[in-house]
Amino acid sequence: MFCFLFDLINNMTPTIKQIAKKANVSIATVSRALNNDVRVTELTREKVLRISNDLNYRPNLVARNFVKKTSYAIGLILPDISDEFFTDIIRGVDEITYKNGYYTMVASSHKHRTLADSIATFSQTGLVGGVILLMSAMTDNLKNILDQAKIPVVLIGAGKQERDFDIVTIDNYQGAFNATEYLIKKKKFKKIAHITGPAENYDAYLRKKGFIDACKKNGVSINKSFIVDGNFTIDSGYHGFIQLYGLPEKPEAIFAANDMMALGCYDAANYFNVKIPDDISLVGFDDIFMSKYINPSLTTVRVQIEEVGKAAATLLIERLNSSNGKHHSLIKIPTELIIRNSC
Amino acid sequence: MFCFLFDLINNMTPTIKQIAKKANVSIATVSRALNNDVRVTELTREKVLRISNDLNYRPNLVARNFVKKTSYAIGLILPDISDEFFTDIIRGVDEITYKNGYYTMVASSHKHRTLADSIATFSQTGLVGGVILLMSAMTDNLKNILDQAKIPVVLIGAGKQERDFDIVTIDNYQGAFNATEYLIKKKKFKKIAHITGPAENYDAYLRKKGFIDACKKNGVSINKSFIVDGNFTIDSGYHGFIQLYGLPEKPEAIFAANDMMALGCYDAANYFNVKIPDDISLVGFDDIFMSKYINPSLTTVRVQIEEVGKAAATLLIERLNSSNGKHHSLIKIPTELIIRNSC
DNA sequence: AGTCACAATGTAAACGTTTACATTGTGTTT
DNA sequence: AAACACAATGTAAACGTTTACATTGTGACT
Repeated sequence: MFCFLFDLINNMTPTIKQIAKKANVSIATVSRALNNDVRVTELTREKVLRISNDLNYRPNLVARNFVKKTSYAIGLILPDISDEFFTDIIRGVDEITYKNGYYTMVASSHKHRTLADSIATFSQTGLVGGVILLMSAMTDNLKNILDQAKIPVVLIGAGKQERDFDIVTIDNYQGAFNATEYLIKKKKFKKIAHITGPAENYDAYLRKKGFIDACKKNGVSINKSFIVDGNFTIDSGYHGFIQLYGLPEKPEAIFAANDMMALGCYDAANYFNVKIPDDISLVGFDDIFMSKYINPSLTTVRVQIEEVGKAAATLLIERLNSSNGKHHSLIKIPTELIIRNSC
Repeated sequence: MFCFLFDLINNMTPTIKQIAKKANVSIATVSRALNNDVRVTELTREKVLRISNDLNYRPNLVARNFVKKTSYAIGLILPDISDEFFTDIIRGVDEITYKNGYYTMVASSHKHRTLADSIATFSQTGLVGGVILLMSAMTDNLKNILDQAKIPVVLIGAGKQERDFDIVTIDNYQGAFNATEYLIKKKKFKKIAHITGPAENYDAYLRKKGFIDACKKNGVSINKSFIVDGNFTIDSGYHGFIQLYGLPEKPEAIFAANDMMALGCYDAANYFNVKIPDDISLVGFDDIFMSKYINPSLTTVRVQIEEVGKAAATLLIERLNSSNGKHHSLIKIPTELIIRNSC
């Protein structure tokens, strides 16, 4: 009779116990009804569902996780650098986790928290069931840390692509290969230069390899002086351009290992009054935000970075759902050549 | 005697119960020792700590949250657009939450998850104690949703700055005011134009207001035709520039309400062979990544966007720790004029 | 010596859910 | 009609921690 009054007074969030009382069944039945257990008649299920709806019931996930000993959350560890693409990765990860009823917990590494820290807490507190780690480089130290993790880990990034881990990466090799073939086959260039990324960077290594292989395959000889070292910064692109354009035999096109260095090339070209694409063509890699807007807009290799996040999350959740030790995966997300006006 | 054997066999993560057994004390004492409760002698505390260290014990946070009924996590809800600054906000939030022993859970809004959805789950499942919401605009709908939230919410973004919510925002007004005064006082310009943001955008409104007030205060008359409407896109900056430069009396300087529109101005200036800063000066707002690299580099208003995240997290955690209903805060993060070469 | 105050520790309940096991009831098989 | 199978539901334990309350022990005061 005075139930409604009780409801008004007691505004605490409803539990299955309350539902059970209202429905005149045990909490076990309520739990089963809510979890679509077959061992409950359609009649009681309906009753329970109706009441739980009326009460606007939501299961206490903390309690559920506690008893089930699996937290329906995954950890996403970001490195301590900033990057335009992180948001997209987060978005991709979150979309998949959400679809699967999981939650995403982020942890940035920063001056107060080391990577080891993040992994350790995530791995042992029960807060998350698995971890996605955006890594800048695979070091021995990192390897040690990962070996001690008690929960599945999926890595995003190149690293040396060892078979000991689940890794999702962009297809650096194919992207570079395609871009180079585009310059050779579509644009008929024979003299193509490459500004590389940092020597120790595996993304950079693969892009260089893709470039070289595409040249070889298509019978384009690679002038040694046409490969100059960069380090992914605007500045190194600037100087790379100058170095290349100062050669007695100038290249017809430059493939920069990333867009930032391509932007550096724009600056240098501008400074020396070299016209892009009339005097020299330019291709980048990454399709950063600016590439579309710079003048002339930059032909580059786009990475569907959100897909990287999605793939990593999908892989991790697979691991969590079937804890069998299937050998590790290496997923390469395909790239796409975005043709604009710099060639 | 054979403890070590037992340890080897039983590799499950240690609990206080195991520590208690080893230390020959009750679990209550262990709990107290670990939580720095004064009611435990230094001797036992040391013993417990040593053992828990030996066992590499980490408290099961799910269990702790469960019993304490406060999840030491906060939710961070991102809108469905992408933005260069999100990563910094996440980083700022995470740094503060980490320092305070909290965790950060992200949820992007996207096609599968509405904002209402995110708030509802976060607010009722016990997963998080509070929410930080990055909002693009304050709508009636949003207001309704927020009213129903049962946990503290801190908003990031301008919106109309109503007193019903805790809001952290950048100081649009002061930033625009300072930039304009810089043009007037330091650069001695008398003819200054402004390209505005979208009419319905409150950030844009405040920037315009700051511009106008700075002009008024310093006796600079505002030619009506010097204020042209933009919408924060490169394109609208491009056209804004053309419109302004087509005037019989050209402005000496343009204050664009954001950097993207300033970039549009660069393009237009380039196209019409107008030299920046010789022929016309330019100031932007935001200090996006590119502004430093464009040529000439752009003088602009920098927002310490990480501070926004930090302030929001700090405010939220304050709310969580002292649940008194102190009236709401409006925190404005100061901006900084970055003087480069476009003036 | 008896009482008291208080410090250190122990006991056990509580949190909300899931789930193994127990119980009841119903219809079917012999 | 007795035995059985099985479906529906109930009972209670379990998860790991915190914490109110109970107990014990110790030294200081009367």
